[in-house]
Amino acid sequence: MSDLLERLRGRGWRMTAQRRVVAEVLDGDHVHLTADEVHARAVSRLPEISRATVYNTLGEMVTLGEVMEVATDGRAKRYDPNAHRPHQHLVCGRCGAIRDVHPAGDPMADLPDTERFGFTISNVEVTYRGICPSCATTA
Amino acid sequence: MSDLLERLRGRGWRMTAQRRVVAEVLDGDHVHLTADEVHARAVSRLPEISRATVYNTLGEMVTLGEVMEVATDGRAKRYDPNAHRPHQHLVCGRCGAIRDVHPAGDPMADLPDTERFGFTISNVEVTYRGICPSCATTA
DNA sequence: ACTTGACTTAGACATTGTCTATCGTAGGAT
DNA sequence: ATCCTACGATAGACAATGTCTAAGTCAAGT
Repeated sequence: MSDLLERLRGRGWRMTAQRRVVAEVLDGDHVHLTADEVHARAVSRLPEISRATVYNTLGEMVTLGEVMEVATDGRAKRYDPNAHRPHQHLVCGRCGAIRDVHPAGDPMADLPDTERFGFTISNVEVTYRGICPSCATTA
Repeated sequence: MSDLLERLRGRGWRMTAQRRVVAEVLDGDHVHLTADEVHARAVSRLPEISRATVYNTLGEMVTLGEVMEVATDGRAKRYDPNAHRPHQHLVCGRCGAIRDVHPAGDPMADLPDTERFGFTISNVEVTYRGICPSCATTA
């Protein structure tokens, strides 16, 4: 696990118990926790960690580009540690389950200049929505 | 304007002053208001309309498929009256401006079966992110 | 015009996120 | 090893967005 921690240290981050715990909780594939879920898990390892610290730490990781923010439903933002590996998301509309997926093709190329309104486009997010197998059976 | 109103009436909706005002406020292209923005504009036409009614009405329009919910930033959801005309969104990361865009190609076709994890996929949302011309000049 | 069930209202409450003032501590300096 | 100090952590107030409830109101069919 966490070369995430190594990358952060390499950028001159002061290493604290709180930051270590947040990075550890976020580790893994298909991990898309909300800030409060991260907090809950962090508390079980470091009971006195505060909500503000978790929010701050997640925000800094996002700023550094080490963690991606994912807004799949207009509710709480989710945090995805796979920022270094480009991917998109597949979301179950019933239970909210999220999987990382890797579509073929480049959606960026699909947007003609006439449809760019002079914007400088930096990235594209694709969200596939549907029903997951386990929700499909329990109609 | 609103065949939206006609469509809603055709579905057995009871027509009230509040619902009419909400539908009118939402009319137009490149309209992506938050619920509270809709409420503010509705109040100027019908001062006693309540926040709860606006939230309820928007929610019902979404359920009926007449209005699309757009979550571009993990903050307030925005409401897009162009549900009947498929399109994607282009968002300015600085000022939050949103434009409707129509990419070529079909992102649905870009997701191989092996990447679908058994999901039944019903739709795809594509969000292009960048900087709009007016934000680009005011560095 | 009446009646009724659907709609609206005000405001409490819930969830998610931000800010501030104060305290603590990581890590370099000595 | 100890000390300093700037940066990080903390509690809790506050803000923004969304949901719920109990009671009043009204659209539309009869």
